[in-house]
Amino acid sequence: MSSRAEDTPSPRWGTGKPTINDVARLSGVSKKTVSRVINRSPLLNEDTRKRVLEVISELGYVPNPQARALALRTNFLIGLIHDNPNAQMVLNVQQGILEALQGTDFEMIVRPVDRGSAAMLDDVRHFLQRQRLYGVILLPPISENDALARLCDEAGCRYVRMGSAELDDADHMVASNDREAVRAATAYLIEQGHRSIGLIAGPHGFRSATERRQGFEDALAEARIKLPRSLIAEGNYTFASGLAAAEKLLDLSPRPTAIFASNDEMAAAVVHAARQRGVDVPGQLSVIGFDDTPISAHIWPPLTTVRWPIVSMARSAALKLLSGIGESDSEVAEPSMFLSTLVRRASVAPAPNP
Amino acid sequence: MSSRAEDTPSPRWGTGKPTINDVARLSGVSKKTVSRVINRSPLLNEDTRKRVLEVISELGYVPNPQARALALRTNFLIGLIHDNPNAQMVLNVQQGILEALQGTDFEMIVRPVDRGSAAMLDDVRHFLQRQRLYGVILLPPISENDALARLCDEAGCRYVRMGSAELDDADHMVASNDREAVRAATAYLIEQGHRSIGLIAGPHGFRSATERRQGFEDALAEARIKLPRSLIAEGNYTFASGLAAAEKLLDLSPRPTAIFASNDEMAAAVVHAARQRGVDVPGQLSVIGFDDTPISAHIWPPLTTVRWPIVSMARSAALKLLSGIGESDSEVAEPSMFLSTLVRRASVAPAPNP
DNA sequence: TTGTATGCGTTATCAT
DNA sequence: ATGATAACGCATACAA
Repeated sequence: MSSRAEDTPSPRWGTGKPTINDVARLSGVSKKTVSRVINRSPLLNEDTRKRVLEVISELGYVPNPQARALALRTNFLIGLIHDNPNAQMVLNVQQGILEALQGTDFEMIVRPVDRGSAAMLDDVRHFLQRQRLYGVILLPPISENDALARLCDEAGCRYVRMGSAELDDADHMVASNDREAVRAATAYLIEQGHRSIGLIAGPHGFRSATERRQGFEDALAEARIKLPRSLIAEGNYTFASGLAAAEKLLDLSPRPTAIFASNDEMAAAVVHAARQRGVDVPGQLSVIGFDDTPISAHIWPPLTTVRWPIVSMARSAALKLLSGIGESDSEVAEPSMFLSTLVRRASVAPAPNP
Repeated sequence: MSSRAEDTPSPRWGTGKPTINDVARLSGVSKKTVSRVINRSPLLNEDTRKRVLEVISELGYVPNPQARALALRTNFLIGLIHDNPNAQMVLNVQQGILEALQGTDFEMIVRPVDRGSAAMLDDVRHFLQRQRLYGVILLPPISENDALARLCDEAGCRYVRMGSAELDDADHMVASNDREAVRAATAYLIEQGHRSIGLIAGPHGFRSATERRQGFEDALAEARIKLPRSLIAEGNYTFASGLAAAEKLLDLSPRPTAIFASNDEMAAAVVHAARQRGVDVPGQLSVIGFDDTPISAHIWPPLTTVRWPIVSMARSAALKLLSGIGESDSEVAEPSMFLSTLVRRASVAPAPNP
């Protein structure tokens, strides 16, 4: 069937799109001048620029990204490197990045990695060196890996890390202040009269987990409430682990009257476990989560939770990467810190009278 | 600070990675021969091939994708084009695609589009023409747009459409048989003694919606059960729309004893609405959803639902795109149809005695 | 089976 | 302010 020459796949695109040569010829200037127009060179005669621009739009010319990438030794791609946090978060981040890339020549390329794999760093190194990405955005928890950030730098690749606390200098970081947000959430429980409050912490080694835990402890310390170790259970941000942790806490006697779970999925598990054993939420147990993922509003009762502005953070991260590209006016520095807020729904009630 | 020349951004990658020239020189052959080795040309002396391969691994040489893209007029990128279905689904698809791309030179590039936007087709056309993608995978519901598929073809871009029914010929499609799966799910409700079963249909114009509705009707017809129009409500696959539809059905008198919702999110809304008005699930109301998203297992009661093998489908779609690339042995045609299965959990019980 | 010369579309150098 | 010419790294036609 196939009559392909020798050994290579047949190209499927050959058909003529106008190139920079066509533009140059038709506008009577050199390629380089056209190139200057494209790249917004400041040293250009206004007349020539206008003339070239006219020809460009007339021809519908668009510069070829492949050729640019070859010549510039940099692709017009922004990479998203992440290791499997929850789906909603990854998608929100993608949305934010794409909002920032809207209208630019950049595209987004997604790269999941396997934290834990020994080859992870090498994989990423090769990925960066081969694809010549313009820059990458690192999602938590992998963004907390300092070796990875160093690697990006060494590979000559810009990077911005997203996280739950200041992980890097302002140019390389976008963060939410989880600690303060959780402190406020816990203070809200205390306001409602709760004194025995359980914590489902995130997995060991996660910055977000320690930040949220510290915020929790801050609030209790402020109110001079003792925190016995038994009121702390650890999960790994999954529903299943939340279920196990919740059961441990609900088995306590006296039972805590409130539980803060370090993310929504584990908070949903708390509600699930409570219902299974007939403990009314929020009548007998108040619950607060973290993330404000859709699930939090969809379960019963709707979950009080901490909303962090993940889409804005991602957009800002991408803009940080691109800063220095566009029109150099309107270059306002992108913010690095984002505040999370408490979303009050139905899963919290005043503490029951003993 | 910066001493950049004239008008262009400074390249950040310049540092010497070995090129095909280095390999050629060191192994004493021509560039073309090295190229042949890279592209697995069949007509090659085994000795030369081995020698070249040695030099390649010695140098750690990796071909530059940008240069290849320019020469071949095709990028080594697989695009994922989608318009905002639910997060879990998009992420599952990404996972499947990436599994297929594992170990190849291909990367995945994600492109959300705005169905409904008048400029959508033009946007995609420009995207394809500029990026010179090797191929794209179209996600439902945008995959149902025939004009889009035609456009891909015209742009010279391979494509595979994912969907709920046969949308295209086998080379360009990967589908699940939603109709049969829903028929079976509904039959299960009928087996449990239910005779008054409500349907929350998907949005008008979605192939998945009509397929699922037809499956529902098939089962009722088989059992010779009449389906009054009042037992059909329409949603748009969102929780909110499911809530509205559920309220309409639960207001009916007599109330249906079971509801099939065309996706999990709407099914979760049914459970939510039922709880709000004190209707016990599954005691007084059985519920079945579709998708087997995580939410279905996490709410209370855990949802009986239809699981479709979305990850496998996406993997298969990507492999279809790549077929003809790798070692030409082991070229088994990728399947085009995937069967969905019923996952029985706690949201279904025998119909209550009237 | 292998090599030579040339093209892919853009940017960089160094002139003028 | 602009242009001629050489990269960029690989693939292809054609020759040997």
